[in-house]
Amino acid sequence: MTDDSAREEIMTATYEALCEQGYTDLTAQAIADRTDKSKSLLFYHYDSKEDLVASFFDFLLEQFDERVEESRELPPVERLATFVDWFLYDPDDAERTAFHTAMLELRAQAPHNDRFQQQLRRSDDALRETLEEILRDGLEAGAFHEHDPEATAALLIAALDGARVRQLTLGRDAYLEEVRAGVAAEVFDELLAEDVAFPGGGEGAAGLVGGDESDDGSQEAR
Amino acid sequence: MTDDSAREEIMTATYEALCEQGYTDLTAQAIADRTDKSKSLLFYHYDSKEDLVASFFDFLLEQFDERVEESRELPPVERLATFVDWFLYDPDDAERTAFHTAMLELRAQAPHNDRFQQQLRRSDDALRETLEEILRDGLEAGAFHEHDPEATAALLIAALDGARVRQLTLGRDAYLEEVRAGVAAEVFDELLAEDVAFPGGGEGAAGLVGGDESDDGSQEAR
Amino acid sequence: MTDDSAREEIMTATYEALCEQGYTDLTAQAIADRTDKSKSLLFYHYDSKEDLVASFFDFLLEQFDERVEESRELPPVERLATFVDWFLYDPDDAERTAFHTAMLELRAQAPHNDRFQQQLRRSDDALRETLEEILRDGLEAGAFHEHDPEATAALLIAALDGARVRQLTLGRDAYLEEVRAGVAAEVFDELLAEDVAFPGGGEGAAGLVGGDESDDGSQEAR
Amino acid sequence: MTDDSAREEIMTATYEALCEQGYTDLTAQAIADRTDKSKSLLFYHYDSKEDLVASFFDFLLEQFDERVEESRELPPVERLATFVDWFLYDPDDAERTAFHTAMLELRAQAPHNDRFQQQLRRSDDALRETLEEILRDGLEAGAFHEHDPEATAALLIAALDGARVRQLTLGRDAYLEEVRAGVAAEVFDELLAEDVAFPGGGEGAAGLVGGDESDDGSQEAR
DNA sequence: GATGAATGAGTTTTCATTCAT
DNA sequence: TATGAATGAAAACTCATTCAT
Repeated sequence: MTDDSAREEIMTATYEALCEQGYTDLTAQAIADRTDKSKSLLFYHYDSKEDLVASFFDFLLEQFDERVEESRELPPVERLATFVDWFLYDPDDAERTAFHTAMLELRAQAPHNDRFQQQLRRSDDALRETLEEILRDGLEAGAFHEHDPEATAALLIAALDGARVRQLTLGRDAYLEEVRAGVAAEVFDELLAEDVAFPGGGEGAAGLVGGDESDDGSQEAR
Repeated sequence: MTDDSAREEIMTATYEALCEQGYTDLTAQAIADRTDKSKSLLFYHYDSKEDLVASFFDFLLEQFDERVEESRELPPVERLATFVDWFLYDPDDAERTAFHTAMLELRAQAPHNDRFQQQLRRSDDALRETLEEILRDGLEAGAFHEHDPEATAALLIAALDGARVRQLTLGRDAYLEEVRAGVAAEVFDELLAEDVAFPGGGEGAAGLVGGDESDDGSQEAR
Repeated sequence: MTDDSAREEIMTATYEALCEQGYTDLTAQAIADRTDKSKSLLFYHYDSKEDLVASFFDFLLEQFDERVEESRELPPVERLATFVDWFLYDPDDAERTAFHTAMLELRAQAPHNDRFQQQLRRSDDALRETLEEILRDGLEAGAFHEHDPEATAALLIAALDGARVRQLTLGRDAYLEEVRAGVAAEVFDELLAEDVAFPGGGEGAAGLVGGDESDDGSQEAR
Repeated sequence: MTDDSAREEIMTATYEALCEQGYTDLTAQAIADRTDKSKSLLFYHYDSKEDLVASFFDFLLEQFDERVEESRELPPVERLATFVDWFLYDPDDAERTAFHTAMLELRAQAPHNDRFQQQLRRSDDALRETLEEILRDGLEAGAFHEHDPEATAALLIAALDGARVRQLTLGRDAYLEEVRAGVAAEVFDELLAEDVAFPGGGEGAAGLVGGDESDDGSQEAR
């Protein structure tokens, strides 16, 4: 077995362990148990557990960045819709839920872990640049009304991330749905030029204001 | 020492330990060290560390809820501004930063800890109800335009929480500032009836759309 | 059980483990096994294994220093004889052999362990000062011929220590015996004033020179 | 690479590792790191680490024995002086210090390692025989006064070894210097026939007795 | 000959928890 | 109430050794 396939196996096992048990219970043994290798091998491939976890964080962020990049060839409006979908994932999709849960755990360590914070910042840079690029491309293409891409990007990311965080921590789908509706309405009302349609979202005048959308029926919110 | 004062001392020590070292390094010893009592006493007052931490989480959430309640007697618009301020805290305020960091750590455990999730939901209920009440009161008072309070509350909370989470994890103040500006603009444009002023926020037509506000000069965003 | 008796038990167990297995195999487990306590208790009483071993070294050196001091009230010549006997111990005395073996092991670590070296130096200071005091007292009392106490002390200690080291490492008693004879002769010939007798040693004109003493019959030397 | 050159490379690497890190930290990896070969190769050439170290001890002792032999063609008095110099090495000579430090470490294992003790005895035999031969040759040549070569050899070796051991463990050069002076004086007074000069040492009436030599100015002794 | 990958047994250390006092 | 002493279980990490290639 090559070094690479072993490392890949370890990364996958770390992913599984993290999703199943959480960061606090992420032990070398828990990782090795999800491998057909021994615990000592982890330390053959990585200098320390800290090193392994940092590598895993890189591995996660790379996947994240790839996703963000993937849509590059789409036209701005579709690309924006894809971007939103990536954040407002389907909570019944176990795999994505697992991914975002693992991410949240590692992100929550960042205030106590400089290396993690550095890694997160690199990823945040890419994320913001991508969204700003989408917005600027849309402006140029005449699909969007005039606006400040930087401010819009920050606000949009905050709302999307907040919805996801609340869904993950509360187990309440309502945030995903209401933010999706709100963002769609917002985009529809404010961002899109009159003759442009936004795929996947609602079309009513929802948003921070506007009361005509129906209730969402989320499992247990409220 | 009475049972109550001992428990209070332990809660405070837990708070300090959690802020200084993070959840992962939160040991019984670390808590006892911030007390003038012994480690064994922790287990006299609490059945287990898990029990202690759950109690602490209640303690934290109570403080949170109190804050949310505090503004009850203000008129809706001021109350909304206070609400927003609570979320978009001053990142130079070490005490609040510590509070929110500790909270984030515990929230990130929720996907693996049902008890935590239950506690969080109770708190989320109170939070949403409060905001919806503010919005409904404002509607009644004629201070706000027509809108759906539930949807607006969810969207607003998501954006505010997202900004805070990103500030905490990235150490980037920009999110706080841009979301504050965006929310203020949104509220100004969409929510407030024409003759009502919103305290503390900007008044430009910022938000998801509208490009005329000046740059915010955040230290390192972008 | 008081802290002190536990610590004493640990020191004794360390002594036994060191004698039986040597420094290289001195593990926390090996120490705990010679105790009726658990391995974890070692780390309750000492910060680390290194700390424990350094404490043990202090413990050993204290015993050594006590021995050196013990003879304080004897007259110089008897005191010198006692001093020599302490070094040139009876190799059939298992307890003393164990003590010196343990000491040698720890001493051999000193070139790689500053703390050990510091401790050794303190002990060496005491040793030399004691011997010099004996020699000076003897000079004053007129029991010894004129000589340089410092030089004599260094030479004597080197010879005695060397004999002991070779006995321990080679298992050859001959060194102890021949150095005893040599030192006795030397002292007799050179150090003692004419009318003073030296207890315990030979009286012939042995030493670096002088061939009339009988063979010593050591088991296998030569 | 031939078997022999590989083994030689390993021996050299072991030497370096032992000098730099000490016996306790002498790992197969540490040895391999000082080689341009892999760790596994060590076990191709040696059955076990124990076997390797024993071989290394042979290797060391051979060097030692060679040194002792080297002087064979010199006349007795010069040969004795060379012998003394070999023991009372220059403590600023890093290479020799390293050699003697490594030796001391291995010697200190001997009480717990029969194989080591056997090896040491063989070397001790050679050493004593050599010194006795020197002394007998000197007697025959009329350079030395009458004395017992065996007793003198044992005494001299003990003093020289003791000085070296104390220098190595205490880092105190004084022992080397004072023993050198003492031995020189002793030899001058007692061993050398009247018309023979001893090279390299002092000529005063130093030794166990005789107070007229000047102080040695060692860095930190006393 | 030579090595990278792999591992089992063991090492030091940590920590929640218990208990006699 | 309060604690010092004690511990079992498990953590991260090490290391001599093996083996397929």
